[in-house]
Formats: sequence, C-alpha cells, structure tokens
Amino acid sequence: MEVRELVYFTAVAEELHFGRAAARLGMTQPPLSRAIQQLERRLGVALLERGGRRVALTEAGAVLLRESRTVLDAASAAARRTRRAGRGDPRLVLVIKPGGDGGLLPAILDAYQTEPGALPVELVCSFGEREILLREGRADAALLHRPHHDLTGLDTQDLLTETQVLVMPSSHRLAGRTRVCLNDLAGEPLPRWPGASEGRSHGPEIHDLGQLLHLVALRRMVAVLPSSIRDQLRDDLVAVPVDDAEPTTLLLAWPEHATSPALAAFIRTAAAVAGKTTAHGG
Amino acid sequence: MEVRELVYFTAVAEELHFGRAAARLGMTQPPLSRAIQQLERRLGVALLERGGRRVALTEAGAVLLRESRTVLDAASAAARRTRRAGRGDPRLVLVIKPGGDGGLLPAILDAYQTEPGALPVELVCSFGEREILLREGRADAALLHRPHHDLTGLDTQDLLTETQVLVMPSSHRLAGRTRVCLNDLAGEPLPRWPGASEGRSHGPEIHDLGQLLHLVALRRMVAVLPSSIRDQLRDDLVAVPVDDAEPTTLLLAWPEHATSPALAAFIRTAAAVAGKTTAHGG
DNA sequence: ACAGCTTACGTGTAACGTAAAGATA
DNA sequence: TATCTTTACGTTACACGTAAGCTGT
Repeated sequence: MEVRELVYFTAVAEELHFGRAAARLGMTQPPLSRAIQQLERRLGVALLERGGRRVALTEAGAVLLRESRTVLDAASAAARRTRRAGRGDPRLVLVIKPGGDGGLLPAILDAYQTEPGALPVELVCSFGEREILLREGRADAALLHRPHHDLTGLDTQDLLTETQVLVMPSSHRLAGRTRVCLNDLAGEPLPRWPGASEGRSHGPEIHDLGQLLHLVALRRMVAVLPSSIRDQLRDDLVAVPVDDAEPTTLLLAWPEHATSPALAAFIRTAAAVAGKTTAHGG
Repeated sequence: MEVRELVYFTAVAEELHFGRAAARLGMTQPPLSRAIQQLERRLGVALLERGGRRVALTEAGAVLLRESRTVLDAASAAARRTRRAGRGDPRLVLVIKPGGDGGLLPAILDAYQTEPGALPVELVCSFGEREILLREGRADAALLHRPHHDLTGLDTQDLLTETQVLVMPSSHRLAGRTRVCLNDLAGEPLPRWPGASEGRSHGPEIHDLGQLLHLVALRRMVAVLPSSIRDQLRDDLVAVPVDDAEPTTLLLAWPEHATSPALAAFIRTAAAVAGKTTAHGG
C-alpha cells in the first residue's frame, strides 16, 4: 500500500466523486479510477459502491478512510520532524496559550536553561488547535489543559490542577457574589474558542487573552477560566469561584515516542518546578 | 514520501549496510542506494553518513527511523483493519490473558450479548505482547494491566484495581505469613513473562496460567499476581498479600480513533459491569 | 440523451538489474 | 588490495493522458 494510493483514495472518499477528486488532485479521472481499482484488488476488498450516478463508501472504505488519515498524518509529521532535525539550529519549540501557563512558565524556562545540554526554547503562541501543532511535527511540546484538549496520540505530564473562576466586569450582576455555580450563567454569552466544536457558547470568537479580557470589560461576555488568571486580571474585572465547574489540569504534552534528550530534560524540569510550586503554593 | 522509500530506509538504517539491506529486501544495492539518495534529496536532509567502510545514522536519520516505524505500522494496521472490515463475518476480537480477567469476563460477555447490535465475540488468548495485536489491527480490544503494559497509542477504560498477592506452595517458608513485602522475596525465582524486557526475573519463561501454577507447586518459583487469582488457586497453593506491591489496574484497551459501534457498546458494557461489581464486591 | 465511471491505447518517467568506477581502510 | 558504495547504461514496468466505450438516470 503506497502513500500515493492513500492520497488518491482519501480524495475520492471525501468527494464521493471521481471527477472532482481527480481535479482536486490535479489529474484526470482514468488513472485515478485505475489506482482505486488496484488498491481494491490488492486489499481484496471493495472500498466504494459505484452506482450509475452515485458513489458511496462501503464499510471497509469507511474504515480505510479513517486509517488513511492516520497514516498520511504520520507520514507528513515524519517528514517535518526529519527536516527539523536535519536543519542545524536545534531548538525546542514550545507552543503556549498566552495567559494559559498558570504562572509557571518563567520558572520552568529559567530552571531549564540551567540544565546541561539545554536547547534554546522557541515559544509559539497560538489560541486554537494547539495540539495539532504537536501531531503535525511542527512543535516539540505544548502546554494544554485537560479536559479541554484532545490528548490522543500524545504523552503528557500533569503540572497543575486548578479550580475555575468566573471572570466578569465589576459592575456585573454576579460580581458581588463570593461564589457562583454554572446555572447562574444561563443566558450569558461565553467566548467561542477557535477550532472548538460549535457548542453552546454563542459569544464572540476569541483569539488572544487581551482581547478576551477587553470584551469582558465591555460587557460583551463573561468567561470561566483557571483561577491562576487572577494574576493577570485588569482592575475593572473581578473573578469569583465557580463551585461546580470541573477543575482544570494544566499539563505538558508531547508526541508519543519522542526520544530527544533535550525534551526529556524539559519535561523533567517542568514537572519539578510544578511540584515545587504546588508544594508551597497550593 | 512513499511507503516504499520508508521500507528501504528502515532496512538500511537497521542493517547499517547497503548490501545486507538490499539482500533483505530482495533487490540489488544500486537501486537501493539511489532510492535513499532521492529520499535525502526530497527531504533536503542527510540521513546517513557514508564512510568508506562504515555507514552511520545522522541525527535526522535516527529521527526518521523512529518515525518510519510509526508510519509503516500505521500502514499495515490500516490494511489489516480494512481487510477485516471487508470480509463479511463481523466479529469483535478480544484478546485476553487466561486467568487475567479479574473474574469479570463471563459477566461482561453475558451482558454484552444482550446489547442491540452485539457482534459475536472471538476470544484470543495470548500471554506476551498482547497490546501489539491491537496496534497491528489484529484485534479490536484487549484486557491489559497497568502498569505492566505499554498503553501508548491506545485508548483505555479502567475496570478494576486490585492489590497483589504472593502465590506459593503451602510448604513455602513464607506460607504461614499473613502478609509479606517485596524485600522478603529477595533471591526467589520469579516468572519471566515472554516479551518483557530481560529484567531481574530469573525464573522459567511462562506461557500460560496452568503452567505457572504448576511450576509454583513444584517449588520452581513464586509469583506476584493480582488478588483475583485466588478464585483460581489450586489446593496446594496459598496466596498472601504483598504490602508494598503497586496495585494493578485491569483495563480494557482499544486502538485510538476506533469508531465501531459494536466496540463502543462493548466498552460501555464492560465499564458498567465492572462498576457494578466494584460497587458491591470491593 | 447526459453525466460519470471504465476500458483501450500510446507515451514518458522512473525503478530495477548488470557492469564498471570511485573511495576508504 | 579488498570491501563497499556510487555512477553509467540498457531494459522493463508502471503511471499518466487522450480517446472511445459502457451504464445507470
């Protein structure tokens, strides 16, 4: 089974139309048709049901579509990681969410730089879909939150578990409370995180923390955030605990099977710093 | 990047010798050499250092070797899963260790068969490397133990956490104790699990539970096992708790991204049965 | 009759094998 | 000099495109 065949099949399976798939691939239909036939012959399985004017996936085709994506993702990640390892200039690329480091990052970076063999750390700030950068081989590690991120395919190290607080303007109807629960938020606009499933949050789409706090100050919405956000709160905002919001765990994630000693040292350092901070900080 | 290129590179990287790699691949050296050169050109990275009589991996080559294995494993698993989905005869293949089901399996199977859309369950018994069957696409789910198995690349559902007991002949010097600790076992031969790293266990290699208990009865060794093993103990053997042995968690594991409804129902059923059992059984 | 997948056929690229050359210890 | 990788060259296989054929709607 060749990568080319999987690319072809994926295109046809997604388009459910040989002509459009061929156009997308920059080729003509006949060789595409033959390639799929050959794949079916080699697998000994029908992948597509061709009706006169309707193409549909068989059960096996649906399985192969999912599996193909895994294989193709792995292949492009492999190429990217190899290229990154080959071009000199070794760095550790860490992807973070601005304001989403629980206040730990400065201490971690300082401690890591004293490690023997420490690499320069390149910080990449990104709001949405940060875990994808890891799976694509574009980054070495990421600071993520459980349960907000999908951690399949990643190894993780827990750093810090935090309760969540409601952030709102001082003039908000709930600002005087010492605690709230999720039911109190019914009808409040909540931020829409880019890339998140189109869930119930109906507020504006958010791209960075400054924007978020600004919109909260403007009474456009309120936000439920990890309590460490308090360190970065503007004077015109207040935060009160949300009793029944699930605690959030800040964690360090990296691709499975990663073996780089520099990454291992970084993980160790981060765990040590987080452990120390938790021990006397809470 | 094509699968063929990765196969070639993997062979050379493992042999560190173009001639042997070519022989292993059933081809001659020159096209192999060219294929590697082309791969290096396309990636823009040197993968191998050719000294007159010595071939070595560059750093990038080491990265690609690891990544290649991931890609190739994913590709062959994709083919196998697709074939399994294509050949009619849908079944749920569950791999277990004889005696390693914590006594839950009969109840799980009974409950599952009452589910709508339940598939026939095929049980595969295997002692070593059970998780590999999942990664290779040969099985749909497996009963494994944490921390004994490597769970990377798998999703899991915890079923049952058990303390561990020392199993020995009634005549053993420790048989009268009500509890032991790991230090008491210094010098005792312990079973060698097939596929496990060549660790400190210096006893005979074990392939099934009957053999293990037989060898224990013959005073060839003792074994530390989950306490549910007591249900299956022969009369001439005794089990006492090991105070400082890490508790073992029996769990159900399946490949990441699995989407089969039959598997989902099986997971739900297993979790429900385990929860019920734990609730009144301890 | 038309849209769309497939078969037929001719062409070019590329992968392979044999043979010869270059490089290193 | 011996061993091992690379370059050179001729052949074969395979993937692609154009054109014609077939099939449901």
